[in-house]
Amino acid sequence: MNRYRGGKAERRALGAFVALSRAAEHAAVRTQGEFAAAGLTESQFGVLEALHHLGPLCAAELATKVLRTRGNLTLVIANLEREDLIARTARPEDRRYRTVELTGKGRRLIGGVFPRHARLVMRTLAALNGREQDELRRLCRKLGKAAEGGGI
Amino acid sequence: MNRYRGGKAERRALGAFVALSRAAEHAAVRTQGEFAAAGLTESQFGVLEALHHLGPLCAAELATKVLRTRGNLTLVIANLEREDLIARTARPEDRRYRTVELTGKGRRLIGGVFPRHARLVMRTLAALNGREQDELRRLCRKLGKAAEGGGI
DNA sequence: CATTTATAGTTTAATGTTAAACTATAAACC
DNA sequence: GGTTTATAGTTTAACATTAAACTATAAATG
Repeated sequence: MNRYRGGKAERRALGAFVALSRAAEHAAVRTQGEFAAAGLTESQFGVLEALHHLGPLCAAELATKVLRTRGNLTLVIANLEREDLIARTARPEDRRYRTVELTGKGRRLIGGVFPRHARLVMRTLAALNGREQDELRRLCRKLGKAAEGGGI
Repeated sequence: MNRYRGGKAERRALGAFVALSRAAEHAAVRTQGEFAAAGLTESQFGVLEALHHLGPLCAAELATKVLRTRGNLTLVIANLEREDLIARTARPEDRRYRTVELTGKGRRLIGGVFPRHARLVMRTLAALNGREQDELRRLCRKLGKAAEGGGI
């Protein structure tokens, strides 16, 4: 109804921003079913995937990887530990840190779920051809890097 | 560590998917500060923005617009109503519906916040030139439409 | 008209999420 | 060495989010 009319550059940027947000949301909703079938939430999958691909990490490192706060990771990690999917061990050389790593059960679970996730992502991205996928990745990386840096 | 190695198409799709997700997250985190300064959460902003641009809607329509469940909208709308930013009115012709619309206070708030949001989005997207922004929008729309449709 | 089916909205339980305040530990600095 | 500063992790309050069960109303169907 009351539509705000900025300049051309603003409308262009808003169009790209909205499309980006919605595409990411749609893709996330689509992959959520896979996690749920394995009894995992999206956050839990993110943590297990990071540990699977990068090896043991501390909570603060995990927070950076999955773009969440440390306080949030405290809860997600606790829930994963309750399910015996990860284990925490204190580092003797610096007692502030607690190393988080996959248990055997966690390794087996993520090892089974991730390939299915990868195939679903492939099917979802199949709406774009190879060149388009590469271009999407390039644009998103450029944008992500700039937004990450931050300053205005 | 244990890295799953799918085919070339899978790695390509995963690269695009991860970049897309992270770019959207980064952009969302960046715009969150604007909402917080106005005392709004991201969800609340989304609802106010939809009403601002589309006029009165019912909760189910809002749920579709912001890609959330109806149950979620019940809470977000209740919180906005408590702040006197929106009002709900029952439709006499079909008593299942409750029309949600902006109050004067809500209209003034979103009318002030949205232009600032638009400018911040423009500055964020400035990492890409105009042609790249249009291409990003095109790719995301194509992908979003396909993911929305759903099949497989 | 009675039953079935569909849709709008609410509620509940479990998990996620943040900001902010907090504890604990380590490093830097005087 | 004692103080300051920085970092890892936890806790709390408030809000978000979903799935699933639920109520209420309307439409379809026999």
